[in-house]
Amino acid sequence: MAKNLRMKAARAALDLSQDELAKKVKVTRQTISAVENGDYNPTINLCIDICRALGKTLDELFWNDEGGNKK
Amino acid sequence: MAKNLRMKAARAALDLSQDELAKKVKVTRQTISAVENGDYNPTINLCIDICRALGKTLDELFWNDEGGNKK
DNA sequence: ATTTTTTGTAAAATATACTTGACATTTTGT
DNA sequence: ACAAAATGTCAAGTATATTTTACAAAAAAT
Repeated sequence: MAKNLRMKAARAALDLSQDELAKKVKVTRQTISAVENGDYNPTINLCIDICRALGKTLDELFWNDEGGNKK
Repeated sequence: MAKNLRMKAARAALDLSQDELAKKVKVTRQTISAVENGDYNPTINLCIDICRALGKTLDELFWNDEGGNKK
């Protein structure tokens, strides 16, 4: 799976560590790491919580126009 | 949880049954039903597949500005 | 250079998304 | 009114998202 660089960038822009973001979103640091590294397929509610914490929208962080999205 | 009326509407606009959409997205009819009725918290990849099948984006079908989003 | 913080990753356990099969109710077509 | 198609829902099973604990490597700070 592909890394989520937009998310990593948005987090960096707010100067948050993975751990700080994890706490805001009430999830584990490992989960944040896994999402950023594209190691899996998070729940939409988690994505929404991450977006809110980072001041972005779903399209901005999780949508890509280009085809892709293999199983 | 809240029903996803936007999704229901988008599906209706294409004149697709839950079952037809389910097949396009390679998921069960029950799963589509559950998502529309807000009975749970789908995976983002499923949301993306649904969006693609319905010609909409994540923000259009799954994002709401207003607060909300209880656990 | 050496602490301290941040990040990657892994194995085992738990929670929950999703499936399968089945039946009841609602809606649509005739 | 009747039949057919579409939808709601439930229980039991399987797959996988997320947690917990833990350790090693990379980056930042002093």
